[in-house]
Amino acid sequence: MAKDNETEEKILIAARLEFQEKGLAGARMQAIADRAEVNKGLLHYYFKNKDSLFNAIFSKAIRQLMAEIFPILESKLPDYEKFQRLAERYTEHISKNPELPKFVLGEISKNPQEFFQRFLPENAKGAARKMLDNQQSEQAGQEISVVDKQHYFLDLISMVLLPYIARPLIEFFFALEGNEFNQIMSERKTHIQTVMTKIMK
Amino acid sequence: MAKDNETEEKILIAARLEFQEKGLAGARMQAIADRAEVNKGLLHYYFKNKDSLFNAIFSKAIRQLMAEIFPILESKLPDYEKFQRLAERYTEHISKNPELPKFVLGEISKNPQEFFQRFLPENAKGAARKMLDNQQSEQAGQEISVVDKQHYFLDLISMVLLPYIARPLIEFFFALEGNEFNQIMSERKTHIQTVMTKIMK
DNA sequence: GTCTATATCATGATAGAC
DNA sequence: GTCTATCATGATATAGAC
Repeated sequence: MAKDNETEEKILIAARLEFQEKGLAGARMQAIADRAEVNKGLLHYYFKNKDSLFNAIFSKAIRQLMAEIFPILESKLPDYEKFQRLAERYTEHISKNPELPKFVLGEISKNPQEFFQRFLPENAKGAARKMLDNQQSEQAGQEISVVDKQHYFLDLISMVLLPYIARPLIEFFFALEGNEFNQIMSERKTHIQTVMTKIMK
Repeated sequence: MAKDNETEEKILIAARLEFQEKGLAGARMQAIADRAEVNKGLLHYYFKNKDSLFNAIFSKAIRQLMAEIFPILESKLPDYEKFQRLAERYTEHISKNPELPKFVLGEISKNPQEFFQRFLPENAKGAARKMLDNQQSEQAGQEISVVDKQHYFLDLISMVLLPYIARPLIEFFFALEGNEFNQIMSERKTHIQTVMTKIMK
């Protein structure tokens, strides 16, 4: 029936909010039902149990978090361009999904090995290292060493992700109100690109 | 008796490990007792309940995370020196307490306002902003604007903290084994200082 | 598909013997 | 101070009426 998708969709949206806020262990099925404005029993009609509902949410989230990085890393762009593109695209992507990094990193660290084998293909292991390797040494003038590139990559994702992970604390210690946090974040795309340029000099 | 402190100490250590790994909601009193190798009933002899045990752990953690930042921000050093000092001291501090940022930030984001009023004095609000304000404009040559300083401060704590928060994911995608993560982190103090110099140019 | 009632289970907490 | 046994609660999960 028509109601099918509608109800399931409401549940998925509510579950995402609840899991993002409280984590798997802290989330309550009753709270999800309340947010979705459906009966608690319905959750079990659409999803086998809490775990499978969580999986539906989490697997999508982890894919979203990775999906923007890998195509750029895999591309044949020169290193400098890669990092500029990453800065641009990833800041945009995260600003539209600001809860993603906190959620995914928080849950992964509670049980890393389980999450890796449940949500990531075995061949994903070491993928970033391979992509940062100096495969195209025919490239122009100054090469960047692999070790340096590792650090630059860490610098980049750090500057993009951490403010969202530490958002409440930043808002508190900077006494940010209303939309101020988002304003600062909107400046960050340009800022981080500038920084990356300076760093790689 | 002599056993007092010893047992309580074992419980505190075990509780810290369990809470850091699983968070407040995910931690189990039985697991804490097992780690401490004491009977579960003893937890309630030394601490009223799970919440008060958590408070003992968390309040210390949040103080540790802040204690290194504020003395430096409050000092009368020129801006450039402040950031260099922060890079040096904070990387060292975090490398000795690598679980701290993940734990504190993770728990705070589950219920920000509650944590702030329970663990931070009201006058702490906006403290960082005040300290970054251009109070000593008598200072040498080039001033840094307050807005820029906010970004530099975010850059700095991002580069220091995020690798530890994302550690499992980084180890996975870079296929790091054994001590490799710590080796990379040991290079970071110098790296971040270099980066901050370039950025503030 | 939706709802109510209830079974089952896990876990935090307590009481009391030693 | 330490241990065992037990309780009480709250949350997930199921059965079955509508």
